[in-house]
Amino acid sequence: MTKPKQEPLIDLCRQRGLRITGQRRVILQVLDAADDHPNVEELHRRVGQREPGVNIATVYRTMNKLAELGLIERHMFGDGRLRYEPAPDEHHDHLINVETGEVIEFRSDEIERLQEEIAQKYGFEIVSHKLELYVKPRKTR
Amino acid sequence: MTKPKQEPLIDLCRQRGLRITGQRRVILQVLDAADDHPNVEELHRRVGQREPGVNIATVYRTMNKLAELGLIERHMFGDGRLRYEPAPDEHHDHLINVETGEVIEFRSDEIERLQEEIAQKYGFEIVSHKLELYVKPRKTR
DNA sequence: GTCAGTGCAAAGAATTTGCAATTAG
DNA sequence: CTAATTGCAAATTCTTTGCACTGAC
Repeated sequence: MTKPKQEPLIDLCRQRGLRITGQRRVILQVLDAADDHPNVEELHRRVGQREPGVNIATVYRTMNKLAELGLIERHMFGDGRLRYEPAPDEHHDHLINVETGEVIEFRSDEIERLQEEIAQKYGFEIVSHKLELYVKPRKTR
Repeated sequence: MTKPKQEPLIDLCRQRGLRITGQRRVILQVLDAADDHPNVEELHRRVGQREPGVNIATVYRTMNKLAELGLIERHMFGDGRLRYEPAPDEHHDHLINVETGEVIEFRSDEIERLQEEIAQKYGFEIVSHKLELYVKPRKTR
């Protein structure tokens, strides 16, 4: 959805000096191909389709490493499991359909601005933020 | 902070037909007295000060029951543990100081309105939402 | 060659659950 | 009386870790 073409993760990893192993290559491909917000179990499943035998601990470790480097973003939506998405060029927020679990990305410059204002009012600066709208389809009568 | 006097939880529980046991009474007192967002371990600690011997499983079960009934709200801030606050009369959002862990409540009608607008634009209605600003003290100068 | 990365199984951390005993209503 | 609640320990679920081995650079 909000997914402009950008440099593949594998190149970013090389730049940062990570070793490109077979397992890692597949994990990065899966991440690049994802346009949703999979959790580790789902990632592991997708990796397994391309290359069986990759241990889930490796997926966990890779995600942690990528998150440390800021190459992916971690989320915790309603279900209590970590989910990931390749770091977007521009920040966006999430709208979660509670009936289907579907996640839609959106962005509101106006809300971004108001957030800054609020933080400032309290004497802080924003490190990061998270706005999640849990929604259901509108009954159009 | 944003904590207008309201009906004690114990009365709300009676109205909903929950049995008031000794353990539950203490837990509810602790919740009523809290003006922060404690996790279960912290609640259990506070309960233990008033009445030793209450099992932490009881605290978990009670919090789940209260949340089901909408008498308290669950949050998951940065640290991956569930936290609770008595359900406020009016919705508010949170500003979390990442350096101290302190949580400040705030409300912006304008942001609320923009959220509605966005949900509507996508054809949804909001079930609930969560806005969290992770902040740090502003370096003045 | 060296050290980051991996698999595996075991450990952790947070939360839930089965069950027998207790107790509020 | 009896169905809800509790304590306790065991089970679940998700994630991390120790360690010996492998392989990228």
